[in-house]
Amino acid sequence: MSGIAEVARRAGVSKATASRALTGHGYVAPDTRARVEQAAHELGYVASSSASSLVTGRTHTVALVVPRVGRWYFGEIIEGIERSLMQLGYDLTLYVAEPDSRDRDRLYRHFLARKRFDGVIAVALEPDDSDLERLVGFAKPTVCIGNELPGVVTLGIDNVAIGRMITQHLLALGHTRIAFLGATPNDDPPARDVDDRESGYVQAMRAANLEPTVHAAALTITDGYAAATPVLADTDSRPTAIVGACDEVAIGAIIAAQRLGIAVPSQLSVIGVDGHDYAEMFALTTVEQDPCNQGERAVAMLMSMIDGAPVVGRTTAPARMVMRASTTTPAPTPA
Amino acid sequence: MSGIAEVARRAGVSKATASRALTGHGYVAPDTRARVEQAAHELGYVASSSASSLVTGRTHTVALVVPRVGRWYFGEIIEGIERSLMQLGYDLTLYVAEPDSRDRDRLYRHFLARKRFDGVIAVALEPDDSDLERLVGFAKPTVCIGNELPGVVTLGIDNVAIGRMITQHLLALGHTRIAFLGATPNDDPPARDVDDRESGYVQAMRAANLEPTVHAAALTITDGYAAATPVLADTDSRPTAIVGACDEVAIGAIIAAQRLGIAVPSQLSVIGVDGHDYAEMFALTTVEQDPCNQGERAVAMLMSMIDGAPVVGRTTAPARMVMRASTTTPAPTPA
DNA sequence: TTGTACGCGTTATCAG
DNA sequence: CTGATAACGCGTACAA
Repeated sequence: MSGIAEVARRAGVSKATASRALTGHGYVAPDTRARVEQAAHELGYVASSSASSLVTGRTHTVALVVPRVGRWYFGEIIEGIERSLMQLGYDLTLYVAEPDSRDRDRLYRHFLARKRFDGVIAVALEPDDSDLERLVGFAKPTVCIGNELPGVVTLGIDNVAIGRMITQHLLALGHTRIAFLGATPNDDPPARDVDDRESGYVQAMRAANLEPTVHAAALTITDGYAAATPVLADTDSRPTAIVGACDEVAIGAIIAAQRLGIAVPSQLSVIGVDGHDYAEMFALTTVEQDPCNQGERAVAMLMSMIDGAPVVGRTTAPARMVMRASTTTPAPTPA
Repeated sequence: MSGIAEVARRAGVSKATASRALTGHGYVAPDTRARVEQAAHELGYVASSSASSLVTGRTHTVALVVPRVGRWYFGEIIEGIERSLMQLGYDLTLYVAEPDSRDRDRLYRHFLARKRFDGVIAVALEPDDSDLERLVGFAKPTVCIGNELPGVVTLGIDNVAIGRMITQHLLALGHTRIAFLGATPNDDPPARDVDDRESGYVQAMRAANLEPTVHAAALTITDGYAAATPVLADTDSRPTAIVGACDEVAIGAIIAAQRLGIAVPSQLSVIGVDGHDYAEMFALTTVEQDPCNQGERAVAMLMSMIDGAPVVGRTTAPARMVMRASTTTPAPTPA
């Protein structure tokens, strides 16, 4: 049951040698090592990580902080991170807490303060969170995925540029009545990435001398649907194109249009952001990112930092526009 | 920086007293305790969990094994579990691995073998997995969510009964050409819960002297859509009703029907299982379960077990049918 | 009610 | 290349 001592005895060596043989640190004669490994195997020996952590200070664990797990984007990130960590022999401890929530406070004060990890990956952390100071206060390697943060290693797409790009795409097609769907509702937690996309949209509209129109919606298909319905039902002022804050919202808008008998794209163009699993099924033109890969890269960066390499600044993750059938030129206005 | 020793010194007591004061174990004079807590607070002291785990044998961590995180069902379970654990001060370490995958083997051999947890919750574990023996071999409290497993505490809905129930609902409406959509594809990992629903469907069909018709599909909207399309496109043998293995598949079928110009429910009834977030939007008749709550209950059960209470057998989680507009009587057959 | 002293299982140091 | 031995930081009998 217990211990490296038994392994050592069985292999006829000291604990020290057994430890070296099993961890790979320090010189051990090849056949000694074989004997130790054999003994360990026979006994089904597994090192106590509490004990080894106590002395090495390493936990072989990465903490991941996400606001939610249900959304496609977060799910992909989690899977990417977990896959990479598993390969490296690291554990993943998952913390789910919305920004500004009561859980969030407890998370920092209690859970993260225990420092049961060698590094942290935080997704969609909000910059105005006082959390940020606390996070750096832990003095542990940290990587953020999502929005840019001052003084923290960050990885994510350029949301402002993308918001601008997709709006310009619609403008280039000839649309002038373009609405943005999916601004953060007042009582929802802040979401910087979406705000940035909205900024890009506003910039592009202003640059074209058009008035931006923004509608709030939480980032789900159902909320996109619910928010789009009244907007599209108003026959007089109905937009000819919709910029979705993300694919879920855009898909919600497409479904709403279908229900209202509005043809997509002939009567309504819709564009999204993300590259959601469902985008192709709805023929949604979108800007694809690869959150799963971002998770993997975040792990790689974090590992470098854990190994002492200096990693700084922001890395912009790739994103590319994928044209599908949900966007086209606006229908000619009846005179 | 380091240690309870410093706290003790600052409070003018011994390490032992400081420990007792902070953990709450053993007698400590009220004002002594206050002094210690004050000192700990001033120093920002947080106990090293490696050290305390080493001596107590408790990690205050629960391991969670899921096949995937992307599906609604798993996401809800994860959130429910995490919420409960957070309240209890427990960490959640997440392992994502499909049954029968290479990761799965590594998971058991390496990760779970380290026993860095006080208990395990496994979701949709497959009974034929040799994993099962290994799991019980760890001799740690274990709770499974999903399908029943011999000798393991399990929590989940009665999938066979539900499969039967929803099929009977369609039969009672007068349908005779009822297809099951969402059987596990050959090259997919096994999924007992879905197989059980299929069994219930088959039982109900046989009992009504009807021939069951089963189509494979992975449990996503897109796959449900892809699998439903050819089935519905075949005008001659098209079913009048579809039993979805889960709501995602059912919704995929509804979307496929829309695309093909088949009206739901007048020309096609569709029923699902789960109570997915999107069910209401698609007016889907379904049997709701509450995986989030199951996660919470699983944690409660696990905590009892960790505290030494004997918990055994299977608990059937509640599920109830919700009638919506996707099911109705079949259209009269043209003569 | 408090303090002393030991042990948890490893790894790291330092002789040999 | 190997073996003794000292930490690592904490909890807890046991004695006071």
